[in-house]
Amino acid sequence: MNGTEPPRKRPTQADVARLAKVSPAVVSAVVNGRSGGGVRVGDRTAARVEQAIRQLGYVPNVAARNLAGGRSDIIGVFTYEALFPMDAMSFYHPFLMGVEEAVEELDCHLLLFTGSHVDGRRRAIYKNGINTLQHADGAVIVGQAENREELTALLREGFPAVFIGRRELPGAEASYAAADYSGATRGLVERISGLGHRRIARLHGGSAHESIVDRDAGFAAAREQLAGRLDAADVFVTPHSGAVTELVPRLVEQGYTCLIADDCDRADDACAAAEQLGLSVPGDLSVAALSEFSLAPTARDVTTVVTPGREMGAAAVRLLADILKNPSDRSPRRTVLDCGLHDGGTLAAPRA
Amino acid sequence: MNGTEPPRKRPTQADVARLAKVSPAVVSAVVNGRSGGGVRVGDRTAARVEQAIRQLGYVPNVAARNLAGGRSDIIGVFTYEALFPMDAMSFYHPFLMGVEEAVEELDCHLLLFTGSHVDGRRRAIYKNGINTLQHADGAVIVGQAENREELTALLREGFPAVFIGRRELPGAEASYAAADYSGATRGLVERISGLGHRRIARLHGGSAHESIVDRDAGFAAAREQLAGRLDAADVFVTPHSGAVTELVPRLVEQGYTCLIADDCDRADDACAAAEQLGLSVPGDLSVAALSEFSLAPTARDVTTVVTPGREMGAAAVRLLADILKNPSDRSPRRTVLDCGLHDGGTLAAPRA
DNA sequence: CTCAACTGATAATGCGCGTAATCAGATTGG
DNA sequence: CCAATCTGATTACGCGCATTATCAGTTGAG
Repeated sequence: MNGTEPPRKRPTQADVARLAKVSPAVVSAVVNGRSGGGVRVGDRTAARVEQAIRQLGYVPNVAARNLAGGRSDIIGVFTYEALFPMDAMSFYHPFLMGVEEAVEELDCHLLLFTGSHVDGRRRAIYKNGINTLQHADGAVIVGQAENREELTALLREGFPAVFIGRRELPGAEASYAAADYSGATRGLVERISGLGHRRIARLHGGSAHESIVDRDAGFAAAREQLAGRLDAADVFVTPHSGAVTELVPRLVEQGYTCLIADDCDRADDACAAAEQLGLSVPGDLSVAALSEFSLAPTARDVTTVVTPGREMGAAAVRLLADILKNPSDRSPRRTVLDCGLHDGGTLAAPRA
Repeated sequence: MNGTEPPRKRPTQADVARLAKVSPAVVSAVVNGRSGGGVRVGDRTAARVEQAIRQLGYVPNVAARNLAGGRSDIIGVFTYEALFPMDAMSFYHPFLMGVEEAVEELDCHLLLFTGSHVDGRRRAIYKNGINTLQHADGAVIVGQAENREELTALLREGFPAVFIGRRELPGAEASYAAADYSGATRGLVERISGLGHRRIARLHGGSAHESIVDRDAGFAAAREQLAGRLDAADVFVTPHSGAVTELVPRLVEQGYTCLIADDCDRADDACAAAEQLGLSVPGDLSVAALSEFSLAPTARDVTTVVTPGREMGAAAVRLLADILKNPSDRSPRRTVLDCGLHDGGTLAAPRA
């Protein structure tokens, strides 16, 4: 209770051993359920040791344990951006939910790599040469912005890592828990076609991220498959909100009756542009989105593909667990999950 | 690239030393900026070592480092409940934002103790005798539900911990970053009195948590201070939503013109009850809350005291950093932050 | 020419723990 | 009565690194 005691060193196994008049090995055995190693302990001595442990307030040192044993029971989550700011949160939250859930089931702790920036605000996995992810037994990696070289290096190093979302890295096979964006896109187009639309336009954000490439593939597949029942299924690149606003009138003029946007922000923009023209959504023009994400809360309840974020997070952790349990199998682990569809009010049959 | 190589052991300092034809100590020095310890390294050898490091892909082992050095640059966050589920999130999010922010500034990582449940779902700090928080250099503790005995034990052990929110633990002086609920409550009552209200009722949730006790104190202080300008300032215990609904008509009948609830949920209930009676809020009855938290999204925009969550989180981490930097000073660190006030639409002057 | 001071490196040790190898004594069976 | 077995415990060692003490060689001052 004195304000300035010497920073009291924590008691060690040896201290306990001394007090209990046994060897350190016995203490170790008692602490670890005295059954595993080659050391056996009688009930009487075990009791004495436990007494000593209580008396000294002994608590094993985790670092030492890791060093000797091998694993830390910590699973990491790495992101290149901060996790909790409001805008990022809406994106990361579903994943985190799943991750926490699965990590908890594994009885592991969850480490967020917030201390990994090199210069300025940019986060990095390798910090002056050392792999900071190592604090954990393995890591789940989420996010859009990335340093692909670093990620490749990480995989080559053999560090147990699983991505949330598909990743293709040169010269390394990544493990991941992904969403079937391709299938979802195809499904959405089929549904739109089924409603009677014959001229569909896709408003493409211009990204070449795997998640977008998958959607591209799904769109292309649908177009091919529905060739006879579609008059047009075209892709227009709209890098920013303004481009959408400009493009919509032209598309309407050209007879497109349904617009598919990459995300809800863009879809919202499209709706706004349509209403600007005096058109009603979905009466005169249908709009749908391929992803529910949006930075700003969108004004409309857009019909959109929904990413199974929670499931992806949980799946990623489970894949990681498998890697950790079976490290000799170096093959990539992959899970692909179905997307959902949120029925908003922006998609309907075209006007007769 | 073969699918089943032997789980390739990671190269160690010794491996590097061998390859570079130097002693392990030199490698250590090079890795750690070769300036600190008593070991000096020439430029030529340093280059050779770095070359070897690259060639082997050497990466220092964190556990060993911790063991030898002392700290892990990990700061923990402990909560008794899961962090990311939707309902919990609205409560924890502001704190986490602040924590992440401050931890990032310290260049530390953030560990969430998800693997700390003993039996069933309940989380615990001590897991069969061992303090799981140890993985971190210190920990920030947040949340309502708690095991006070455990927390006391933690402090007695001398583990560096800082609470978010005031805590009084028997036989131990806790460090914390708290909000000035007392002052905020007094301020709110003053304001209400200033608007002309003379009969004020407080709907008390019945909790004896420090955060509530503080509000009690503030309320009592205001009552005393405003004795001459108040006809009544009474406290009514309403443990659940139903109790509020039942109580409100009686209070109205007794001439209370302003109700202060512990949180927004209860405030919302009170508004509903008033409207049920045909009264308008705030026309006929004013309502205010002492905390912005609510489990369900509340229907009304309630005037409420706002907890400085982000600031509390950041402050807690900074206090922890101070403890870690200055471990010989065992005195508790405390910060108390001012609350804000959200001007909703439920508070106005009483009818003339 | 000698002793001090400095540079660049090595050897040795300890951090706290897990565990394999080992050992002393008690029991048992033949 | 002795070898075989089992129980309960000890010793010794290694995990990978940081650090302290130490040492050989070089330089410089007096």
